[in-house]
Amino acid sequence: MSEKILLIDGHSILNRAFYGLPDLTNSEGKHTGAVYGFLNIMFRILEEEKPDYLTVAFDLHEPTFRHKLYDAYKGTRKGMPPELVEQVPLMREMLTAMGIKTVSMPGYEADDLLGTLARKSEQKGMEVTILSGDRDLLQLATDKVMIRLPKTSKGKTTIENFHTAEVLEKYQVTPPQIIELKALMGDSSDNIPGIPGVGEKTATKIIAQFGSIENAHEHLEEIKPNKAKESMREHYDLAVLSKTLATINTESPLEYSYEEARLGNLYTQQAYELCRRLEFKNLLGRFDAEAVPENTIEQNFFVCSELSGVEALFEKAARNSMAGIALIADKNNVYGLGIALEKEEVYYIPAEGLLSGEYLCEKLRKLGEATVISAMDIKMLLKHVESLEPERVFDLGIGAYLLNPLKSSYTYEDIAREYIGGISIPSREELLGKDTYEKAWEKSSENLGICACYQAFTAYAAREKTEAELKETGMWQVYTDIELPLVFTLDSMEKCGICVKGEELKAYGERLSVRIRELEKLIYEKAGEEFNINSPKQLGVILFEKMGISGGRKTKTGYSTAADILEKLAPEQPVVNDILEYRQLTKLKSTYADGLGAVIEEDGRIHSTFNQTITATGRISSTEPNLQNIPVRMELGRLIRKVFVPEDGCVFLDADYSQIELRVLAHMSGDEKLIQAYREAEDIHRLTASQVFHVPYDEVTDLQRRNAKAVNFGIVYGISSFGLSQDLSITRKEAAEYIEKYFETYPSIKVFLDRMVDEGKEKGYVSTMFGRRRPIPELKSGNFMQRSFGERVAMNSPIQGTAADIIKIAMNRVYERMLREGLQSRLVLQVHDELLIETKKDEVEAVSRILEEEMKGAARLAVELEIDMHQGESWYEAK
DNA sequence: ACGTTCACG
DNA sequence: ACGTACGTGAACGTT
Repeated sequence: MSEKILLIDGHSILNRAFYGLPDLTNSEGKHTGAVYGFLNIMFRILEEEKPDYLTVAFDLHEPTFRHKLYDAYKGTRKGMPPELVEQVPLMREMLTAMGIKTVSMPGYEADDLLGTLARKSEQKGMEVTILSGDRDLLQLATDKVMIRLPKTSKGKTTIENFHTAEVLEKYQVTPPQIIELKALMGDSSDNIPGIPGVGEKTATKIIAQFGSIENAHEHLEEIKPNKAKESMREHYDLAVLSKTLATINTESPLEYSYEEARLGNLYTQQAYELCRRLEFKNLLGRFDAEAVPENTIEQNFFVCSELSGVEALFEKAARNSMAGIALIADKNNVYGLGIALEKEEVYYIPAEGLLSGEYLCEKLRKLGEATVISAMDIKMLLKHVESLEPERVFDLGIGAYLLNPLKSSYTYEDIAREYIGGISIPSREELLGKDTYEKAWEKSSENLGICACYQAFTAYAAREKTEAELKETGMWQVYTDIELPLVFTLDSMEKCGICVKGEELKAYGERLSVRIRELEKLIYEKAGEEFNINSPKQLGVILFEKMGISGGRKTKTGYSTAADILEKLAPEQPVVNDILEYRQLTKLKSTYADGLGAVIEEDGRIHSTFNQTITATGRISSTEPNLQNIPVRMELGRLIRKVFVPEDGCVFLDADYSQIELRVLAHMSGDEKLIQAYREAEDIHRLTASQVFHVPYDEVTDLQRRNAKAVNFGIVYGISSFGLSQDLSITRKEAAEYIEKYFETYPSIKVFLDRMVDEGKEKGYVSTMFGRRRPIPELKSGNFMQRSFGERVAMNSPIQGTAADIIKIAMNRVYERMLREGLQSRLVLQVHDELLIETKKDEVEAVSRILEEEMKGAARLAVELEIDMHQGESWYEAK
């Protein structure tokens, strides 16, 4: 069996990965997507081919001979975007760390080196594989040299393979004749001009007939299409030049040692470190345990499992000014406790025997009275430990979130790396795999204790820098005055939950089922067959192919069947209306009727989780279930709110801010006209319409008001004429005119939005009134789409974020004041601009006053904050 | 695991 | 020429 060598066209694959993948960055903002993509495809090929040798070839940056030739002829090469340029050294560093041979040479392109190595290896009797994104390399294919070209179609990467036979089949010419083809048809991606007027078809015909451009030129008169003949006559020099450009030099004087290229262990310590630094988390799993470096912190973890020792430990902890705490627990059970008293003094106490979970939590409660408890997630701690105080806790998760709200999760190992001088420690996933704490506990995994210790260590050691950075960035106030108190407010809401009438929910679901079955029958009849209506793929085929509705593709995977598309395409098709109704009802059934029913707990209530570290703008999110997207716009869906009821002796009080975002905009922009508008008018959209369209307030038509309202929304979202045109079903030109008129009416708003974008570009982030930041790396992107997105985000985030800050402040004040006044009413829900309070009947007046005062008084703006408040026997009634 | 759709602000 | 409104989460089908 002959040996195998894999040759990779470095820049070409990196380039492909860069454009094929979204612009990944690690938490420091370093661009890493191309490197990641490169590694993925490389690993895939390595697993398939299992070569003995591996080499990656790179171009050097100086112009090569072949390009000089062309540059002299015309123009220059296209530059790479800086996001890609900065990844080239990173890529080489990674390959070096993996012990992979890389080659490059002044005056030669990667192509030339690949060609040279391919020929040389073939002569040695090896099987050669070249991985590249460049079809130019097909000229190198033989029976022993396979060219592999990755292709992305429909979001999936497939690889096309070419030996001589496949080249012949696909291009009707031999691999060396690929050069001749290119000489005629050119290649814009390689800056090969070719000759004008000759494309793929003609070029193939000519080369198939004559074999080479020289021969074709000799038989000029025989060239078939007249156009090609004349072009050849006139531009033969271009063809010759193109041929030179397209020819890969297979005899470059490259010094090369096969031994250096022999494939060894890629999973080295250095590679591990680098993957960690770049945050290629799912590559880390590939590394063997030996490659995982020794821990860079001094290991001093102690297991403490005797009562006397634990008592002593807590006494010692109480004398400390701070303790790092990792309570290993889920919602219901406590499995153990990690405590860090010093960086080098970390303990683990498994919860068993006398040292029960309850015992440990009681100890923690006491400790919390004496010292500051620093932990990754204080709200989780509050589920098990009563009566901690904001003054004596530090929430690292929230600190890390404020410092960078863009991350999808806040794990202790990331926080350790960022806020404890770049150290790397094993993650929970590395220690426990995908096991939950409960599973690891059952397995009596020793790693559970280690995990607890690392987490406690992090909670202890990362506090200082996290706190310092919050202060440096001006976010300390946001942390102490808004987020930290909110932990307690949300904890109370979660514990309280909201009462849901399970029986009625079930009955509602059954009513839906009846109609759903009717609709199914109707749809199958009209379609002439049974199929899965919930499958966009099958539905697309039925509608657009079988029923012949015209309209185009939209998505990568097929036809779009989204409601707005269907409505536009075939409003008169009765089946379309059935499908839309079917969709609506199945959504209500599965997500709400069934979904909510499944999460009602024994107390008859739903205890959603309110997450404080998810959104980029500072809003809260709600999960398991999401209570922030319960239907309201359509009556049928809105009925679900009837099953959300107050407990006996209570009513619901619901208060929502009136257009808080627009009011925030009025304040932040200082636009006098908008501020004035709010001072005089009941109906801001009507007044906007009157000012924008220059008609008296009382003569504004419904259409004008609707348009003005859409523009008001659009402004808040970071307006674009396209978005507005979609929303209003008008042309972009009309939309642009509306926007222009709007900005003429409220000039300071335009100034403000422009300022946000400029500020975002200059600083890399934008801020709310209270100092909360949102980084916007997209603003620096070379990609128009991404950059435009960044611009809209820069306009929207300060507004949405400030509104989020305000309602958080209001929530805290409402919560604290109800406690302080000894009321028994409870805050149960927040839906971005709305608070729902389960109010004791004799406290209605007091709570109304509190809501009114605290919500309106949460911030002093240039316009009043107004609220709408209602009372009811269900959420439906109270809204 | 990912994309599509759709519910909310 | 590109192909978008901002921010979420859940269910489902497809890979």
